[in-house]
Amino acid sequence: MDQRKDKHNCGISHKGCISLVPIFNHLDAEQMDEIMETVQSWSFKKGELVYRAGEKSDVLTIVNKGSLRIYRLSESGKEQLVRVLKPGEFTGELALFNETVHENYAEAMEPTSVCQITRADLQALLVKYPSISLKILQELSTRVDQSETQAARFTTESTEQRLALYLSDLLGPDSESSIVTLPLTKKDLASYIGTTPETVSRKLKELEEANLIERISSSKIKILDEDKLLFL
Amino acid sequence: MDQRKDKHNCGISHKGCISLVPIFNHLDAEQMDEIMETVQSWSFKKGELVYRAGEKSDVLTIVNKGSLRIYRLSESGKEQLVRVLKPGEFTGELALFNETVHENYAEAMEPTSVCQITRADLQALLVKYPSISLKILQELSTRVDQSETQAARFTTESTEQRLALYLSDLLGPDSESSIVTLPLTKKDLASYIGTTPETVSRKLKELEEANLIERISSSKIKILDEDKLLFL
DNA sequence: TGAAATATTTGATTTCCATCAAGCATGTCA
DNA sequence: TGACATGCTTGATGGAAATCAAATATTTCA
Repeated sequence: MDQRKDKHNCGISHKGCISLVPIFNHLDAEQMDEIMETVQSWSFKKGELVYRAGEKSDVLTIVNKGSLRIYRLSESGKEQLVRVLKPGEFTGELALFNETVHENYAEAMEPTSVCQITRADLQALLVKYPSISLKILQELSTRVDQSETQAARFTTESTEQRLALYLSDLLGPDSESSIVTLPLTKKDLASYIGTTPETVSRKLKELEEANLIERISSSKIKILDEDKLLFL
Repeated sequence: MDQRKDKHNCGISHKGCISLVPIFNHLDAEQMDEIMETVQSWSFKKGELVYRAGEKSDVLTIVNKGSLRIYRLSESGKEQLVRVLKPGEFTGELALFNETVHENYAEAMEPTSVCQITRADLQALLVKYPSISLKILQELSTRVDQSETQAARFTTESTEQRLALYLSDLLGPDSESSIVTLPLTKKDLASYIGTTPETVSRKLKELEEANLIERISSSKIKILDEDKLLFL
């Protein structure tokens, strides 16, 4: 299926698309208006691909509404969930900055709208507003760190520990509530932490039997003892 | 051991440090001279740390001569080799751009000299020469990709496949010779591909017995059949 | 709503690889 | 030079988790 068949032009671009985004929303109103002029807005239905590995591209894609599943197919053809993009986050930087093809797939997880800005327009903006560069550099260096953290966990932690760390990451440091909502299906969660759905199911059961967590519903989990969870 | 005790000021900074580096060497001579004024040069003996996890820092570190082992300690305390920096490559971007602490350790693998540029100086340069931003964005997006590739391999490929892919990566696409030189000790290689030295030894033996490779010396390996190697 | 499709759980079995242990090789430096 | 340390290889064992299979639960949408 061609990408053209998936995406639907939204017509006039929404201001939200720019004012929402950390890489742009520190600018003042007129500057954001200026940027708005240069972006294109598109919407995708659940399951549609924004781009796929192997495609060339010269746009940066910013999520406006909905969410995108970023995944890759490894050399042996198995799927690996890399990350989920929420509104305000961007993707496509590899193909954009290196003038190469995408290595990932980006798929709408729900009805999703995105904005796209071309390489030429973005470069012009970077020259005019260097603070945008800094924001993107910030985001990319964070992303390198996250990816390295994830990679290190694969080789040094057990599956149970990776699951526990994932739950703890969801909770965050500023945890008012101890109830986390899994933002992924079990299948995607399994892929993300590098295991199978069967093992996720078993390990959650073990954590529950050890009174470290309590399953409220299929996607809601109460963390009963975060400290012990991290000490597995 | 304090960082201050490890590093030794080289006095006048070397031009090499700047002219060598992809993020700067597209500028013209005067501009590079200008940048040289702002960088500090340091040298480290084998085993000394340029920085360690948990430290704050406001400098970008660029390798001039030698090499740096970038590694991290996971939540459970085990070491994971993230990458090896060669002359012209940089590190420290996370602490620099996000004003946070390092998550990695950077250790000299041999006598190594580096240049460092401060956040303030770098920001001024980014404003003055936006092309530098683009180079850094390029490098960081490549690094995100490499790290995601590595992470995906951990979860989707067997140890044998990861080793084979690593050897194939060493060979590169433009392979005149079919002999690769392992740039890492077996221990570091094992850490990098997420296994143990014992398993590396065994798998190399298996690959040799299958006539896919031939061990010339402890660090030199001849690839006999790259296609089969990738098809494991 | 209810049937079909999809997800989740549970169980049984197998496989891969880490770990532990010991022998061999190589390098180092007193 | 030789003794010690360090690194590499090989073997034996155990354990963690993938795979295969089947039953149950949940979601989807006609």
